Amino acid sequence: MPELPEVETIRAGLERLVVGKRIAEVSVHHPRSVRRHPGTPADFARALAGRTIVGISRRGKYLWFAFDDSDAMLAHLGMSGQFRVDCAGEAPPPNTRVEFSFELSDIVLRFVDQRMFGGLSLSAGGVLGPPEIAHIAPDLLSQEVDLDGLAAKIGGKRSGIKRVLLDQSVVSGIGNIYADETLWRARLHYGHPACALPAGRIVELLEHAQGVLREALAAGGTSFDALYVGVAGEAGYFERSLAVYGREGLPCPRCAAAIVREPFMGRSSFRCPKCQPHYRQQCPAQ
DNA sequence: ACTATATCCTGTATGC
DNA sequence: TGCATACAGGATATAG
Repeated sequence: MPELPEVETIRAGLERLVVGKRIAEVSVHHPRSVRRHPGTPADFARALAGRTIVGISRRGKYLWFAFDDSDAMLAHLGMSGQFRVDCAGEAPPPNTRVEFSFELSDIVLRFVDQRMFGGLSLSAGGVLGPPEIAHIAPDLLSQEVDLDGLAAKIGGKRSGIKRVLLDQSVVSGIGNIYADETLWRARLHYGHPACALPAGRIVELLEHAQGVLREALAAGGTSFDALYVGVAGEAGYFERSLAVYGREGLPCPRCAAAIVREPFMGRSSFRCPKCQPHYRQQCPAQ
């Protein structure tokens, strides 16, 4: 579920609340949430106890908690994962899967995940960037992103442009919501072959993506329901700024045509049939 | 290399 | 009210 703006909102919240704390105890309430940890749930709990958190980093939709040695705890929220920072006495939210208590502190950190597609693991030697996510490309808000180089890479792909935007090994952080919003801003159909787009058009598309991600981040992300909230349980309010996502049958903010929903890649794509018509361009023959 | 599909899960909304 | 079905913001493995 959570895409870059939501994950970054959570990262900033965690940085404010848990950096400098030393983990006292870890309780794993559901083994599935630590299935990617190389060891049993009990190993995970033992390995994390006593670690001091010195920073929270993010690449795309992945987070890692940097410890004061060379290790880190890698986290992915999947479709429904949340981190909540609560007072120790507060009742845990439903679907709390893992809990952390801290030394000399009244707060607890909770990993909550209804669908359990997300998970936590200890990344040995991962403090500067876990090797487990070496295949994840830089995201569009990171310093290291190079739009021209990225556009060239995208322009070499024969897939539909939305498929490429969602490929985390090409560019990370974009999911279904922000892919649809980006394509609407760029007036592109989701199936338009990437290699049929001129380089300048791809750079424009990436700039639109940066704009959507920045605006959504400034709004604290998109909360359709209680499945995405910040670390204190607060909702983001970018939903009111969405042009197409989740707006089937409603008027396009630009031309008033009714937004359509179509199945694509086993999920839904939303587009304006007038602003984002079917493409005719084909990729050059190889 | 690209594409389509299935899979991992739970909860909610919808229609009959 | 009960039941069946569809759908949900993601990532990965596999088969073709």
